[in-house]
Amino acid sequence: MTDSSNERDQIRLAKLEELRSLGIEPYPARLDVPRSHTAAEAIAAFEQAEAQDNAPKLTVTLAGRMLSRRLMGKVGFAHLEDGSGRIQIFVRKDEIGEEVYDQLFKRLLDLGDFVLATGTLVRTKTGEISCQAQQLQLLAKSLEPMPDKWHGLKDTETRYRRRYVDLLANPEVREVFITRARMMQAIRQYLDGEGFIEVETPVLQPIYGGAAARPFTTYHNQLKQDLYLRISFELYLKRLLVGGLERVYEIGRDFRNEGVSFKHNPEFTQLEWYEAYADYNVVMERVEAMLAHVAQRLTGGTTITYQGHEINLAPPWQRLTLRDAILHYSGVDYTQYPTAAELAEAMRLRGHRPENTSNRGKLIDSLLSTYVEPNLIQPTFITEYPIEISPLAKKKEGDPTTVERFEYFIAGMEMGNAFTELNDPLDQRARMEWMQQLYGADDEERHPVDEDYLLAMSYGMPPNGGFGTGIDRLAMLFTDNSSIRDVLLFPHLRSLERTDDSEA
RNA sequence: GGGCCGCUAGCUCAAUGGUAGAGCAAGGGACUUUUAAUCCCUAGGUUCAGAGUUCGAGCCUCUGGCGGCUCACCA
Repeated sequence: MTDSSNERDQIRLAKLEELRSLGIEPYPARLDVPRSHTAAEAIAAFEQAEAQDNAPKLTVTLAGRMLSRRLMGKVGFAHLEDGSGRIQIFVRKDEIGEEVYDQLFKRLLDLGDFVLATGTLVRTKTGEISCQAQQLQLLAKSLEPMPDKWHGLKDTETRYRRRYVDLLANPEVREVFITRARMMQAIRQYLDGEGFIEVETPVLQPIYGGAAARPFTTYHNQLKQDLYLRISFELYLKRLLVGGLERVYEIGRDFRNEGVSFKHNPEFTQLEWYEAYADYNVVMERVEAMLAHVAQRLTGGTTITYQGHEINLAPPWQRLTLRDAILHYSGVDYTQYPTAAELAEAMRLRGHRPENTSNRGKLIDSLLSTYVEPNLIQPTFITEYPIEISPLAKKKEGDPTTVERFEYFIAGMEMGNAFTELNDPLDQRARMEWMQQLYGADDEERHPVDEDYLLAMSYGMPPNGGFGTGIDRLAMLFTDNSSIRDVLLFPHLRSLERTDDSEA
């Protein structure tokens, strides 16, 4: 293995030396001739000219990575790939010169090299629009072999660890990330158009909050201060409503020190927005409108296909209360069981095996994810959540056990979460303190009380509706990928390097 | 963290417990319109690592590594 790779390396390094001895710089700083067209532009220009003239003369300069080469004696073909696509170049020894043909094109260029080609656009015998090269320049030498030109790169581990190779070898992977970028554009376009402003709040936080998760911790040396990587932006964004910013959103990275799976990466991208003078009903309408807008921008319609399911994002979506949904799919009416013990017993009777330590809210949540969630293929809002698992949401009028909250589900996945935000500082303090009791002192999900957040709320926070959604899961949805790793450019993998003492 | 599966040439994949192979890529040669070019020749391997069983291990067993799926966890 090392022998063969050494041998290959030797050959490529020898080529580098030979190029230099011929006066050819393998990594030139600039192009001999500026690039005039991308591959797609050149093909379009030729087709247009051809429509007016049988034998148009168009000279172009193209740049790209050489991904294939077919040598046929005194003539040869190669495909260059750039950001727009591929185009064939056609090289004739009698045209480009014996030296360039025999030394550079035929021998010293390798698949994977970046090349500049200047020439005339022609149609070959088989009809392919090609650049008949008069001039070639090596732009950057590749020292590694390209993956299989037909099968691409399949090994998942290599694809994730060396995403650059995955991207260069598998065009459909590039497409995924282009679609993701367009999705982000469409989301911002919708929110900006509705008068939201995009803000940035601290990633390093002295107190974490806004979600239930274990944080990553770090330390500021000079300040001698413990800091946490944020698990949510919620508490900071809502402070901005106090300050008079009425519609704010943030798109950024959250960090959660928890399990890694096809749905979870330690760092992931979140969208949150908060809107003054809105309640969760307004938020539901916005979510519908935003995702319909995104689908429209990406596909031209509101129907998408995900893992074989046709999913219609056109508003209005189905709305179900949590109680009705759980009753419908599991047969349990949790409102009949006011304590955790009673509810757990009812669940056991139906073959569920709830954890003894769970509080009632967690039991209900478990019913939701086990019985309801997998069935929610079409977009669905589940509304009216128990107060125990919603410390930041406002109580429903006339029902102290329930809050104005919804989660929305698509394709059997929980996609996001929203409430009419709690803005009563006294109620908020009581709820946070209650959470402290509900989660034992040793529960890692237990949160410290954020006094500054309570202070902010005491200054007066307008009534408002807030929303958070996982951007990566939306990207999975819109690119039809079943694993979060396929929509993250560099998903987290265990490090390959091992220190000696880690073996002990 | 548990269970199941995988790891063989640069890539994609073969190989009843009995001499590790193919295609592409690479190196040499032929070829002036190919496109997964074709044809001839050549080289390329600590089969993830280590231990064990066996006359003999890519294959069986154990331990470990990495990955995938899944379960658990994941207001």
